[in-house]
Amino acid sequence: MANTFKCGLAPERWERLRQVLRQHRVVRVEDLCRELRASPATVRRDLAHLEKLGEVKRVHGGAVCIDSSLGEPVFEAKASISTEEKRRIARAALEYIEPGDTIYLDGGSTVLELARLLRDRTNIIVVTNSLRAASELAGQGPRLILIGGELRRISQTLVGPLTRWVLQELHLDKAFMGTMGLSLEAGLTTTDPSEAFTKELVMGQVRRVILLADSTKAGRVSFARAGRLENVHVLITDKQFDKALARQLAKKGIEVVRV
Amino acid sequence: MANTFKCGLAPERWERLRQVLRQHRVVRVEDLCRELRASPATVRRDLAHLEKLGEVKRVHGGAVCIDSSLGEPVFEAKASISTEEKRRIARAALEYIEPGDTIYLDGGSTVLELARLLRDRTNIIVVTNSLRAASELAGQGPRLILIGGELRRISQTLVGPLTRWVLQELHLDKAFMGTMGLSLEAGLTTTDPSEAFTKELVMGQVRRVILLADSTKAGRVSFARAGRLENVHVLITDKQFDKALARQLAKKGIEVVRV
DNA sequence: ATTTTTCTGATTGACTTTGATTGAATTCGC
DNA sequence: GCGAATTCAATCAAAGTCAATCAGAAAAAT
Repeated sequence: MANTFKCGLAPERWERLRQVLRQHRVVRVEDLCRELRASPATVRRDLAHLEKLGEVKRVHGGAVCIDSSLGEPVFEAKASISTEEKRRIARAALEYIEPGDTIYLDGGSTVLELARLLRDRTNIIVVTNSLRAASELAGQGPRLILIGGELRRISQTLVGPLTRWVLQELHLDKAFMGTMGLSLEAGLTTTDPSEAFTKELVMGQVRRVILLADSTKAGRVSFARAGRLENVHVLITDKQFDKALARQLAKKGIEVVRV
Repeated sequence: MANTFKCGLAPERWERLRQVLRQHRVVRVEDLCRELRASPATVRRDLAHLEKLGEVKRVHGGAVCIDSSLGEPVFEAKASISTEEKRRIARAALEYIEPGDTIYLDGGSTVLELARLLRDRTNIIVVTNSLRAASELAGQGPRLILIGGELRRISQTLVGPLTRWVLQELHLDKAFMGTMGLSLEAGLTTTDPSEAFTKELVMGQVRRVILLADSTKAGRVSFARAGRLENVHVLITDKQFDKALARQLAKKGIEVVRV
């Protein structure tokens, strides 16, 4: 039985079902019957269909919204596989944080790992543009400041010209930055210009830049320039990081840590 | 609408259980029965289920929270019970949003309901200081701008002097505000001064202030002044709102909508 | 217009969940 | 350590919910 949809009223009902579901998160069949003016059998069929599409999870008595299409931080956190490398890098970065520091956390999965390790550290101030990092520290943790800005959905970070205004008010001790590409010629690069704009802003404002980048970033060049190597003080990476590149970076005065 | 007090869906109950657990850290079965309106047998079954998921540790008489799975704010947002009143108020507020608007969403549960209804509205720009509202719109939705600031954990909002800098760069058409107290003498009041500071900042910056407040706020006075009644243009509330107060507010030029 | 196909809603028996009961296990007071 | 009180797990009946099937209605195709 192939999926040949004859468009009757069904798609319209699905859309309304989606709407109800988005709003309530969990719905019971009984309520949907009233809401959609359909029989329980039809509602169940619709739910079964949406479940096959991966949009809902059916449970006894109704269904719950699958947040995958919503892209909530929870889902992202689940999806982002925290590799052992990234976690090791993050743990090494912890060593650079001292009591009383005001630190900046950039977007990116490696830095996110670092954020997770900061939940007990109440003697520092964390500044970030990453909604995911903020989520990690939203329940408990150090003082947390978000710089304002427009949400870039794909990275869940706040970017753009607005970020400038809060940043200029703050004095940052250390910034833990991520990057998409790291090369001798192009320096730090990332995919999005407004993301790059904010990164450069931060790096111009902070006393010490600590770059967290796993070995896959070595030699890569992405679209937009996000900073110069001259601004980087420490690079924390893993053992697989290209050795020649590491030596040249060290020669440029960057402290390279491989864990 | 004669909402049947039938037993909720299992996942719903789990979510509330998680919430209680997060708040109290340890819970007794007896208390959960009252809180979840379920029998001891069901509560035990639920606890056994959550234990299998590794979220709680069962002990004699109840259960304790496993810390590692703690502190995800998304759960709180999800768990916040949205009463029918609040949802109705939010739905009424939708009428005030026009294509092209730049609107501000304040913190508070009623406004959060409104945020949930805005996921399809891509023809507006949403500005907010509420991390929960941002979470609702993080996956999909209109352009989203967070004003910067320091996180106030209890309300999950960004507050304080830093909020000023992004706000002054923005031109807002309508602000949907929440409040803790609303009275003729004290105007709008809230519990936290820095929260109040940000609220006043917003209300001074926006063309039209639309207050969403259920009837429990009527006549209440909280700690810090968060705005004058003169700045409020529309009040959307429920049918139970004190009638005398409503009339006096109307006399002051406020459009009072009761849904 | 008729046939074919798809969709809907009702019926039925099977399954799941819930709450009460009862005997076993655990904790607390002495 | 022993007994009383509480709490737990297992079982069962009742209620609710589900999937399968079938007949009729609506739409599409001929």
